[in-house]
Amino acid sequence: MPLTLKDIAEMVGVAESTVSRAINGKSGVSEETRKEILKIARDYNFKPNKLAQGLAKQETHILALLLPGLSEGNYSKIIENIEIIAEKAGYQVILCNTHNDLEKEKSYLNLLEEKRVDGAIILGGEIADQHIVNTKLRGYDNIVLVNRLCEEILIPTILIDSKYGAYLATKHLLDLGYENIALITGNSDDYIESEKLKGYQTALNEYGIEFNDNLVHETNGSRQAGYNSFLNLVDVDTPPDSFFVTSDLLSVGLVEAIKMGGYFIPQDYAVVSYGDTIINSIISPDLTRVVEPLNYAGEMAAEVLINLINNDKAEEEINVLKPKLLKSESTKII
Amino acid sequence: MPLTLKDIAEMVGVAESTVSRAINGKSGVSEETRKEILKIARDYNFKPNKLAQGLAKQETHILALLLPGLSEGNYSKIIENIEIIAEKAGYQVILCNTHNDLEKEKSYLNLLEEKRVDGAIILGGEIADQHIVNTKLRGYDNIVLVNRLCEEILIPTILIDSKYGAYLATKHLLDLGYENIALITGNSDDYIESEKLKGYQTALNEYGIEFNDNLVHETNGSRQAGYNSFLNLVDVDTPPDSFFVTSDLLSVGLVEAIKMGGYFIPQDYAVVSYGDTIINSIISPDLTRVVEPLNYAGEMAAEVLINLINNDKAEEEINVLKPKLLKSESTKII
DNA sequence: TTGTACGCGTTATCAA
DNA sequence: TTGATAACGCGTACAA
Repeated sequence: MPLTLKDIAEMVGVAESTVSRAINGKSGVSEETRKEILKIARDYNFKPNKLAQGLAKQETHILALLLPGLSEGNYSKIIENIEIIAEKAGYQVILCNTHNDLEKEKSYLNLLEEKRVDGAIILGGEIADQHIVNTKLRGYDNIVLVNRLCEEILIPTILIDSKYGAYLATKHLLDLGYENIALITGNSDDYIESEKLKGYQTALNEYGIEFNDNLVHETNGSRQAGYNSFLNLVDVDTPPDSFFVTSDLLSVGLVEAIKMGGYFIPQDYAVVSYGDTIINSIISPDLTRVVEPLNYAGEMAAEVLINLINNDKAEEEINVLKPKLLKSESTKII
Repeated sequence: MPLTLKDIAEMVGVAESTVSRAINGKSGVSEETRKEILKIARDYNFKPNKLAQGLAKQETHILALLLPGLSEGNYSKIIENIEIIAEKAGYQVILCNTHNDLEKEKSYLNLLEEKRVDGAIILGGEIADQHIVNTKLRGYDNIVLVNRLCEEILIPTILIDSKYGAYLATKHLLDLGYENIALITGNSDDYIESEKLKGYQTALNEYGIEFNDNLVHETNGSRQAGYNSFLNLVDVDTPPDSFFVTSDLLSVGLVEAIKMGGYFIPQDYAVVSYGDTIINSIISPDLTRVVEPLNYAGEMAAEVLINLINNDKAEEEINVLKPKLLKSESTKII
């Protein structure tokens, strides 16, 4: 139904190749015929078939974006920026929700081998990575990892240094003079969460304050867990004077519990949260928190991948991005 | 580098067409040769080139998903479910973030004409739709609209009836005996918001309660606006006894203001919110709210589109999905 | 400047 | 059951 190069060629009375050259702005066509061709192309709304183009040029200009899920994670900023950069460079992004299922991840990686996409960005997810290694070993190495580490082989990677983020948060509280800083974290099996614990410890060490296991509360990350944490933590020998909470939902619960107990933030307890989600921003008082350069991470991922595709040379670098501390009311000394 | 049908054909010593038949499980191949071919295909990890397949079969098995943005809207559930259904049916989903830019939307629709995608789902966005009409008129009619209305031409559409949702909320309050129900909405230029106002009025009408303009507060939808609304609304001649709030952020602010004033929910004021976001679920007390069938809307969109593609017949239906009322603590009579 | 001819990898038709 | 051959729509090297 739609027009093809051939159709236009017939209408103008030239060869297909001439039409192709004219439309692609390549040299070797007289201004006259070019004009004529472009006019017809425009009039009839000609659109080159990308499939055929891809087949001929051996490229699809499509990227695969593998991620464990949309709702749960706070990936929207990363995704959005990947898409922006990709679009600017003329690439489309295919959404590949793995639901944290390794088999799905494997099957999505097939998109690479089926030549359906030019490259893939893998966002988070489990650590198992044999299939990634295999894919790459078979010669499909336009792969970039974000917030995920491949241990067996060197793959361009973008990491956000959550250990450093936790360090910043803890240091901030220490600088303000707090000494009994409670840590409320999510599941310690989670790599990211365990990194945050390390950052917390590093800061304590630096200030010569002994690590107190009783001040660390590992939870399932829910709001209720945050609430309960407060009740449990204030009931120990050395009650905390401040809190570092590693996620927004936990903070909601904690703040609620503190208020419910009749205490004030930061007068009675200082609180530092983690993450730049909408949730953190609606808690009252406005929380001091660690914010991650998610936008930048997304941009970078897309740029690195597109570079990889175009230069065909693997710049096997691990890029570590640093979070920042956003100081606000919950740690302000009044 | 990767294997092609031709390669396998040479290795086995048969024609390409035979290999193709064998691999696609089509009849016309002896069990013997089929086995041989499949073995080699597996051993060498053969993956058919989807580009070539698409070119030959005139289909890409890719859908375009146009949306105004990821972070802002509450679209993740819809998106996630579109992807799930699409994947099950063997389709991939391309993410097309229009950033509410009509030009971008237009250019993304080109994906259809470039034969790069088999169909498109358009999620929300502005109402201007001339380009959609044009695209469809040119014969590319595998288009489905979600939460967006095209007035000039009939296109398969999935709508969530927010007017009905608002009606439910208001009716619930009326049933509980409240008579001075304040309405806090977002911008009335927004189609959805204006629909909610209508639903509110319909319920009042039904219960013979006169519409009082002073009880309606139009805002910019921010948390601060929700907070201010309370301060303004309690200061009128006939102060409200309850609130219907059309968005989560507004509810956060409102609830905050109510508590700050020393009042209790629902003892002093009943509150009904709108939406099933994480935000609504972390407000304390747990809010009675209108929840929309977002998951279902996503599934339906994908199903309708894939049907459209396969049957090539436009089932020109407008599907209207009804929200439900989730009753909770903020309207409980204690 | 223009046209011819072939390749990209697959599917499908028609003979053999 | 097989194989040759022509599409699918475009890019490109080479020749004219």
